[in-house]
Amino acid sequence: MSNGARETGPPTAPQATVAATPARLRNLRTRLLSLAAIRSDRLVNEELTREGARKWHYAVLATLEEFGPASQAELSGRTGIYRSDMVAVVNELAESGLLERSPNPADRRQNIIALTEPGRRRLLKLDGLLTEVEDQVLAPLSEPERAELARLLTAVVDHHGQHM
Amino acid sequence: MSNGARETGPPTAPQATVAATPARLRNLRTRLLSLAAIRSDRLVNEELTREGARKWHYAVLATLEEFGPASQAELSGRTGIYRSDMVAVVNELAESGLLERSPNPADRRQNIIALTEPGRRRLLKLDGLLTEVEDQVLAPLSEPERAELARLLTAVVDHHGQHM
DNA sequence: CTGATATCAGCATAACTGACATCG
DNA sequence: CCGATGTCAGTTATGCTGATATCA
Repeated sequence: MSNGARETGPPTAPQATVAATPARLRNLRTRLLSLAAIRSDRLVNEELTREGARKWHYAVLATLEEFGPASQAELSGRTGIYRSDMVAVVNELAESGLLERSPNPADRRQNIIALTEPGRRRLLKLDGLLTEVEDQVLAPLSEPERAELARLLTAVVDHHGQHM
Repeated sequence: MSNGARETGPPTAPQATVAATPARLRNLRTRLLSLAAIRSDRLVNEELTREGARKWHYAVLATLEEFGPASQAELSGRTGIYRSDMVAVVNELAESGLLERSPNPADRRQNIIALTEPGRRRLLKLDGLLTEVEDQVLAPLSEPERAELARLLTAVVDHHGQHM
């Protein structure tokens, strides 16, 4: 208890002094959602970063595997990533050789994005990784509870469609 | 139905063409969490912005109301807002007269932050507003379901304490 | 002409890090 | 000297907007 070996430097962060949070905040469900998501995202990103990947990479690879070659616009529609952000994602994945971008001869506006073999292998690797992280994030919950959580969250997400 | 009056210009956004999302993404629970939180945050922020407030404002006001006058460090500890970000929040609230910042004579490093009457009124107003938004966010869920969601999220958040 | 595509430039917010002067 | 406090400067990621050249 004397030291703790914090190499973190002097964090401007919320203090170790575990002070109580006001009831108003503790009971705010929208806040709970945010907090849970922040913690979850943090773990997910840490693990992905360790692999040199990011959430968007996974989303694009998964989409290509499941639906086959697609235009960037289609990838955008299926993943929820903005078209303007898709460019960079595809660039990165192409540079790593995980997918191939070629012009569509039938419609010269479009690129055809196709998964490569390394891309497919990478996807499988990330699959495993994400399964582990998910398990880590939901550690305090039983499997039925996890399923219930997923059900409730799905209801919320679906209700507030992809729009607005 | 003929026009729609979209003044939004040409959004780079995910398209109206509701294309299916790959199963891998649909089933990713960490992703579900993110998506739900994004939608929730968006609604919360919209409503707060309409009132000229922000989440952090509410957090600080609520803490002051519940625990009385406090230093910025204490506010930071109770709300989870970084000390470095607390400065701006307190500045804004002080400029609006919702709280008062005065030096602590007993410890000249600290400021004592105290709620004012307008601050208390503002808090009550935001209370109502946030109750409404929460209701809007969780609209598709019954009250027992909302409680269960809160329980599950609390378990997740508590498990991954404020650290890390 | 309309509308879609890829691309680029930018913006606001949020979470977070590092450093520093002041003071106990 | 150590450690806490308030403050400032800055980074990164992300969701989102706007515009533009190209082409169907």
